[in-house]
Amino acid sequence: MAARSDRMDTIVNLSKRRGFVYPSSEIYGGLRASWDYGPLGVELKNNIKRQWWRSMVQERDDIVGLDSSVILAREVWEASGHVTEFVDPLVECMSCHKRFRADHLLEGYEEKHHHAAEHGLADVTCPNCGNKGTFTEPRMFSGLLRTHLGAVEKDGEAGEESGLAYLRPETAQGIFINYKNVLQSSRKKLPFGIGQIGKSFRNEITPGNFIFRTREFEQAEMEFFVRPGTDEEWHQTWIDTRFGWYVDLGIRQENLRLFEHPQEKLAHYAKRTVDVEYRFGFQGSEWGELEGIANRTDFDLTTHGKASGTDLSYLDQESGERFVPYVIEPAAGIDRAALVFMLDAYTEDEAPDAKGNPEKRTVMRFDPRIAPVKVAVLPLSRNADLSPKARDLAAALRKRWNTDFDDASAIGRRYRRQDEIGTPFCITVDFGTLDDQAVTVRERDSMRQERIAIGQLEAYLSERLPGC
RNA sequence: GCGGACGUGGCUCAGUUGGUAGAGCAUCACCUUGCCAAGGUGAGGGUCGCGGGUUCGAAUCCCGUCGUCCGCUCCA
Repeated sequence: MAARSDRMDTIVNLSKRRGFVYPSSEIYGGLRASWDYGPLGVELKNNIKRQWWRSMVQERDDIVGLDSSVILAREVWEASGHVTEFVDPLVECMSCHKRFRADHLLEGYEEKHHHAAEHGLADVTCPNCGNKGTFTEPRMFSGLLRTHLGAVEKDGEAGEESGLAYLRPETAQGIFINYKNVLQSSRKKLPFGIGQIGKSFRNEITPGNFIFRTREFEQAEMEFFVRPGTDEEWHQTWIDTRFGWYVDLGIRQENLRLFEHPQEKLAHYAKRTVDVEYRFGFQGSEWGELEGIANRTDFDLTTHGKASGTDLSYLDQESGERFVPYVIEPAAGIDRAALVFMLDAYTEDEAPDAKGNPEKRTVMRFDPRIAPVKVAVLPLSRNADLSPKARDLAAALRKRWNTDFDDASAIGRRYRRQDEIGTPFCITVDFGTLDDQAVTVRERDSMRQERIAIGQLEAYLSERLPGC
């Protein structure tokens, strides 16, 4: 069996070689499941975030933005249920060394014997090796990353945890606790939403699969507040909207699907959750989650209302009704999106060269809005004063688009370099340019070439780079 | 965290029974009037993941550790 899919390997490789994503802390031997975005990666990621913000916040009258703290009051996580629900009791079979969740084992016993295990885990046989009662004591494994605030760190001493703080495991809570602030200052009426992009942290037991699951990751979340009773309809609307967003940005529809979470596996806050999944091609499970769209009901506002003593209900002026809004949450993983855009953009062309020999080229067919570099300016030769002219042109284009300049080695190779990072347009400054003030524009996908006057260039590109 | 496989220049790898490193590609410079990569000449670049041990001597043997990949968990 192939370890990782070829496509994934190629992307990991390309990522490092061309500067999309590097293993983090590499000179110190690396840090597990940590990755750093390089010069092209940060452009890619910023483009994804910009597109998300545009469609989810900027272009909508009913959604506003927010940027809340990573570290919030500890009570937030106690109220949200993360301190208690984000914890798994793990045990290990001392005989075969397999690890299990203690609560799953006990549930399994109860299901089988129709009564609870009298002596707890001592009654349970190992699902793997069949030995009975060979489990270690359960160890609580919290998914929350902890840190300490203040000058003195006194962890471990009884009762001394005043400085204990958690890094947020989701950005959503920052929205809920600001719900009232935003409602008052923005003068929005239901239904309306609050969007936010930012880092979250989870102490995953098993991170991996490149940037698919990491302990530090970036989320783009939007909490959409609606009147109870309209929540199911809005939920469906957002499922369709979010699915369409990926398709619009060029992700092939056959690589996307929706996945309905089974009722019994829903998160502690959700009434219904539907995932947008992508065909990552992981071993074991071909499809993986890209974005989750959850109906969180009034769970969060209700619990925060109770715990904080602040009334988070909403007064509908027209009907005079007061109620706690329901929340629909599309929560996207930006790093996963970056991976998806790279995987889906990857293509190989095999075209015959001038002599009829087949030759391969790697082309990242990014949507221009996603492509890290929009334009590359390539003087045909370093001699004959083409480079200064080309440099000037690149400098002018840079004011509007991320623009590369490259005058090293053969022109064909430079086209390939740009294809490999998905640059939509290459502009060649040639000998004729000095006389006719025109350049050759070559389009990535069609490889079609057009002669364009420099004066017309910006208009020409604007038309072909919409939304960039 | 546990079990299995692995860890040599930026990338892909070679390195024979332990004698202190090599290739291709990539990179850089110069040459090439050149439009779809891999012409010419030259150059730079390796703590052989890290630490310890055995040995006169280790990339090569032993231990530990870190990291990667595959399985068990999780869900953006």
